Amino acid sequence: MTTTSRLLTLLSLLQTRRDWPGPLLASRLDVSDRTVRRDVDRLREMGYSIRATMGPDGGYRLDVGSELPPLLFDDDQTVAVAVALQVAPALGADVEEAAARALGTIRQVMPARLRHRLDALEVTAVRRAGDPAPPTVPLDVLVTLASTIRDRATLRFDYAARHAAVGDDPQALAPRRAEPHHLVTSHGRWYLVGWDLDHDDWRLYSVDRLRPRLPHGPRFAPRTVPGGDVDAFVSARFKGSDVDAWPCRGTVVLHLPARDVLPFAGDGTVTAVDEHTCRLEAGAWSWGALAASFGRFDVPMEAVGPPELVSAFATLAERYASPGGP
Amino acid sequence: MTTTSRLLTLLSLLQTRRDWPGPLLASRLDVSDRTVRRDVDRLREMGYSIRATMGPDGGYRLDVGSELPPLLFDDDQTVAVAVALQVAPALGADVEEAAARALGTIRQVMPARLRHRLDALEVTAVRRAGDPAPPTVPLDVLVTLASTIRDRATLRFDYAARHAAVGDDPQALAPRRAEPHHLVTSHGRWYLVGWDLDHDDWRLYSVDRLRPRLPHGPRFAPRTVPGGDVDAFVSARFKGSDVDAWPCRGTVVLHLPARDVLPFAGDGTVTAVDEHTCRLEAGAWSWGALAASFGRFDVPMEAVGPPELVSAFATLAERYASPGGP
DNA sequence: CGGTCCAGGACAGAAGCTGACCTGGACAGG
DNA sequence: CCTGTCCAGGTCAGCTTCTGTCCTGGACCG
Repeated sequence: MTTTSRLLTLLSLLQTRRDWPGPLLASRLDVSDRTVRRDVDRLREMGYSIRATMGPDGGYRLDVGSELPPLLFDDDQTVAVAVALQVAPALGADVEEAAARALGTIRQVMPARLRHRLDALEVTAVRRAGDPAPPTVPLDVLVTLASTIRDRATLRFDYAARHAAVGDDPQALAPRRAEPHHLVTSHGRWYLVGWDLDHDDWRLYSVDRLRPRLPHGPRFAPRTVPGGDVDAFVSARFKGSDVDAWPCRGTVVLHLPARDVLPFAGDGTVTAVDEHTCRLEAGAWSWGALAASFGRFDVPMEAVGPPELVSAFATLAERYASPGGP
Repeated sequence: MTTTSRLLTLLSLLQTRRDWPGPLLASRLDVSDRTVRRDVDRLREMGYSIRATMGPDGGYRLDVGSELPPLLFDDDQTVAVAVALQVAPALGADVEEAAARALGTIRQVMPARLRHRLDALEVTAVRRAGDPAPPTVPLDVLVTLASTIRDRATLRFDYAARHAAVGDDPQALAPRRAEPHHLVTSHGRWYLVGWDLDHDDWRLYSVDRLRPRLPHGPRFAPRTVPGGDVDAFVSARFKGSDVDAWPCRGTVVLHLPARDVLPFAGDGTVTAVDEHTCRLEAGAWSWGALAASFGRFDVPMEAVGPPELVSAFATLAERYASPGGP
């Protein structure tokens, strides 16, 4: 009998009875008691929690949590697990294989009725064609960030320049220090909300551009996120100047009621001018793109500023007017 | 990693029921493919029935019905569960509460070490401000669709007109019949891939506009999705005329290399004209919006057609030229 | 026909395993 | 208090096993 199959036998023996004295296991498995002790250690290292009681009538016992009791989900929970773990790969974290395996493990300890329900729910997650794949974040980075948040440990990390990947260019990595507060995901991208110790201000870091350094720094006293609500703070930041800072921002007046513009304003800011007119401030990567983005409302409009936007309007006017130029 | 734990990992990988090519397993387990073959042999000797298929797209697969040892959650699986179930509400299905409860149930059966790991991973999912909330799909609808797919039962359902919600107007609901094949999610929206029995063609239905009727129809023999690959089929359909049909489609020539346009083309189609020029066909909700969308590339361009697009170009030219008009 | 995949033999070197022996600590009962 | 039973863990020699690197061969697909 090989070592591995002996370990499996040991596992199943431990499941059948509460207490197994070492010498008994030794004779049952036909090995020395020293080997039994080593086997138990091995199982423990693999994550099985085996408790041992000393003295007479002692022995080894498999703890709950290893011998997973049947997971008693209700129907909704089953669906949630099935859906969540099948769609997980689209979340941007590098969880595809782990999620599939977790689903298998969960499936295994389910009562038959729920298992059938689980099996029925087959879901395919697809990315729309042409949609760029969002950068995936390694699991261990997520875990590291989460634990520093929990431990309130100052985070030291290298941060890549905007629109560079972590691995791209070692030169582009800048060391930073921050007090991490929240791990946030949105649209398949991951962000860390933290207090930047070098800038003395709140920042939103892209996790895919971040590489934690060990060891962590000293403990810190948590601060209150501005507004008290992470959700609101992050939403506001997406409009703001940190992560999705647009290099070009400008304002137009649109001949359209504010309520018609609002749903399509994206991260822009809409203010009503009068009943039929509103002001929209938005951003883009170039002045031309910004000017073009206002055109999609398909109504008359005026560029307010800055001057770059006004001249971009002029350029666009010519572009739309004269084929091929300027 | 020891041999034994590698065998358990292998088991848990095989359990996910995909076909696993030997070389892939080898890299996952960080051993040579020869060792993988030996591991598979070992598992077979222990009684697991593992099928192997030769040739390209072959691989190893664990036969169902094998009695597995009590598999444990490992670290990665824990993270996957934590992340997936916390982010689940963003998936568009109505799972928020169920997912939270499922997480609690799973938490309870975890060994302490993993439970701590689970607890550390606190994730916030936020929707960007201004991002319209995707319609949520009730769980029971998902379950109904999934089970009709599994049972190969013809689906009878009411289908709401485009951009209407199910509850909006009972008059707008049209009865339909389809052979359901796949449940697909993308960007927080849910779709059903099915063969429409009234139109004798493949269709992609928005689940949020669909209301199943009971009882289901007769069984059907499954067809092969065009191309054989659901993923590719759905991606193609998103460009096509079914779900995301743009009422206005047109073509322009952009003075920009195709490779620079492709990443930003969205669901449009890019064809290279020459080294510095390409042709882009895209769609939008209005001719004005379509014309404006081409402007974001910030390069000279020409409207090719249809005539509506050409006149939209003219209108835009005037809009960008003259403040406030026309 | 070449590419991809599984199947399995041979072999040297490395790694792991086992049993024997040891000390030590926890526990229960006479 | 002392003894017997049990777990915990260190060490060490000897041996089994495992692994990677060869190799050949067959099945399958386009």
